[in-house]
Amino acid sequence: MERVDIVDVKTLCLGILTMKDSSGYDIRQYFEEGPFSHFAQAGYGSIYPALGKALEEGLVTCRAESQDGRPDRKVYSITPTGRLYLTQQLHHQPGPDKFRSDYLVSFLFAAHLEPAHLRTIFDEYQRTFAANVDMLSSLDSDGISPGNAFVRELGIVLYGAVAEYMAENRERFLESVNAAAEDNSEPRISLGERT
Amino acid sequence: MERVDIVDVKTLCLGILTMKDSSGYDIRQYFEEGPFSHFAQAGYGSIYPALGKALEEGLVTCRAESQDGRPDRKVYSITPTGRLYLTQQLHHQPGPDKFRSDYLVSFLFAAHLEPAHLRTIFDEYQRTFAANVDMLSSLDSDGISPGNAFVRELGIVLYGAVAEYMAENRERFLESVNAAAEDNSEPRISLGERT
DNA sequence: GGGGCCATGTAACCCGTTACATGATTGA
DNA sequence: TCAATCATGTAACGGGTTACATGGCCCC
Repeated sequence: MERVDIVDVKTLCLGILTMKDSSGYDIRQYFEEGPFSHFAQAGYGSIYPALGKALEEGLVTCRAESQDGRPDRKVYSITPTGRLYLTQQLHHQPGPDKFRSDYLVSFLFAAHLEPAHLRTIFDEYQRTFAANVDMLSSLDSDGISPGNAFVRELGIVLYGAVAEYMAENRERFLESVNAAAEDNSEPRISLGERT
Repeated sequence: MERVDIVDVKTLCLGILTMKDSSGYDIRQYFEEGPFSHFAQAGYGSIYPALGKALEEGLVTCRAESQDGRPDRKVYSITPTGRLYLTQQLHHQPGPDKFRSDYLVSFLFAAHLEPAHLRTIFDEYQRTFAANVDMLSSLDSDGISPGNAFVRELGIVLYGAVAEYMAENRERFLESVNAAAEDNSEPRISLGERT
């Protein structure tokens, strides 16, 4: 049970393949706007090599599907070996969450921002949260696993709470930043030590 | 206003230095358990080189402080050039949030987990959220900037909402995973297409 | 005709993490 | 005496992102 990052793209792909046979292109879509999109992201540049490596290692099989009027698809399926590998990865001790937000950094240092810019990115950020709630809510819940339902609802709760908080505090926040800027042409801000 | 990741360690360090002159060691502590810890992380391996580079570029100055009975500290201060650089960085269009969670991946694929392991990591994860709420609540709010107060409260709201959701749904979730496992020895799970 | 979508892949690059290296002091 | 904290740094490694490369079809 050593601490290993289980969220590498290969493992994620295997997990997806337990749900549905998919091509690399399909998998990209799931990352883009599926039930994982809020806690895992990956681009073609990591998905295709990951699938290739999984194929080499016998974790997946691959069949070419020709379509009329569209390029061929390579559809991958997980093998018993792949399932075993996934299960083992999943039983490692999960590492801590990693969250990075340019927006929150901008809000933190709002004192250094032009009011118009702050307002723009504030509204933009709020919209992304509302959009995420809508996206997750729009997904069909029929026949999904308890795990899938749980993380989906958790996402809705999380995004909803933040969207609501932002809506309720918009005016107060934007005005307090302006007020502080008027007081201090040279802003001197405390970090807020622990009590 | 091109899309640039403003959350590089150098910019983050400059932001911190607008609040308080600090050493590399201090800055590490802020990332570890300060008001940024929930949306930005960095280790010594990125902080020290970042400060060195900022020094080269004239964005910060550095003075050595000898202490009795402890190693010398290098205390950095931001320069006017540094403030200008920070302001410019902050006016770039923020990139989208990046969130990665091994735990949520594990919950998503809970069907592949031993019940005992699932329970363990579930409780562990819930505790981290409760701990984050406590940590953010324990910070002294006197004299902090509106931006700092805003992101702090947002963090409390976010972590609180998730912790509450997890507490309320713990039994239901763990049992539904077990129930599903009994139905399907070979789990066949739907991705949940969009409606 | 052009833009957008489907579809697969490679290569370079960047950045951050991890591990390594050093060393003094304090408290258990 | 041993672990932990304070304190600064370097070097290798790894992984993911970005950009590049290719090509056909469909709709406006």
